[in-house]
Amino acid sequence: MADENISDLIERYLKEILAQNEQVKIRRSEIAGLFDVVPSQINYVINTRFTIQNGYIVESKRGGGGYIRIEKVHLLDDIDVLNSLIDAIGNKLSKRDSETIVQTLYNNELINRREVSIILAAIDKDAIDLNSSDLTDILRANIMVSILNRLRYER
Amino acid sequence: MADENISDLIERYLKEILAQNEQVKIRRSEIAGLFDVVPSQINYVINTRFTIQNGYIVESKRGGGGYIRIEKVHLLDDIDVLNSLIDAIGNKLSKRDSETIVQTLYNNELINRREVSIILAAIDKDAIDLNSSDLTDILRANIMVSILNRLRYER
DNA sequence: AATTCTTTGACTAATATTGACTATTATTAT
DNA sequence: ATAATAATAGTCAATATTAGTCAAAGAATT
Repeated sequence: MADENISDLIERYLKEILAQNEQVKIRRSEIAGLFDVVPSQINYVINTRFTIQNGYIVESKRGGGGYIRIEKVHLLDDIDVLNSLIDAIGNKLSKRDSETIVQTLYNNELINRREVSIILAAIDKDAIDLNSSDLTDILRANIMVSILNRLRYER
Repeated sequence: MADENISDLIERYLKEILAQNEQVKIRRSEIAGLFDVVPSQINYVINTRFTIQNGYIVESKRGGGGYIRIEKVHLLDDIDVLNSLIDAIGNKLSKRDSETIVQTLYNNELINRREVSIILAAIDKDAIDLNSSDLTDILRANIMVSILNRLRYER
């Protein structure tokens, strides 16, 4: 949805290829030249947008004939997806990573669009951000209001 | 009406665009420059006039190519139920009351059984209980794991 | 007078871009 | 074979580019 910066354009470019093929193999400097950015920006795009949580495996090789290969992996079954996501979360989870996870759940058809937004509402920053060391009830109230607000509109 | 302060003008400007399009995507500094105000006034306008209660969803992104996107969503007719529930909650909510609310939502066919359990997972005591004044990410991780665990079984 | 709403700006946070330096692999020269 | 060199990709920190927060000052309303 957001394609105003070059990193987003590169991401989209690569994902368009991946929509056709199971994998894409690039020469880093070539893509960098194509979009007129420094080569290391390709690493930035890959590190922020083609993570394992997103369902991508990245392999590379240096030296002559070097390459970066991005492969879209097919996750085995639902339980495996959930287990690996739970493992990946640990005890901290950034907003960005949480959105990636919800996207993965949706891509694997574990949740539908409506459930996506319910979940995003539950973990919305405004819902769970608390400076004061306040009580569980306050937090739960925030989350509940957030979810109720979600239910007020369609799609 | 002696209205028409600058915030009102900005509001009107954005709503005129939204009357034509489903959403509007702006660069904060651009709009600020257009109306000759400091950028943070755009946040003020959005926070006071484009709330979810009014039927607007706002998304943004920082960094190069950053933006603010305002989307108008269609509010459901059942809003009265939701509004009164939100009013009733206030800023605290006990476990018992939260369960009553979820039950009400289900009885009014605003959510289905699956969504009931997703929501209950999101506000589960074990998920949101924290003694230490810890950070948002820890909390979000707890909520997400709780939701994921719920999705592991069917019913 | 008091209260609420608006305006402003200093400070913070998130994300993107760049480039110097490093690491690895392949190729070429000895 | 071994060493030197070339050809790649990786890392990391500095810088740039946005938007967000918050509180104080000012203006409007009650």
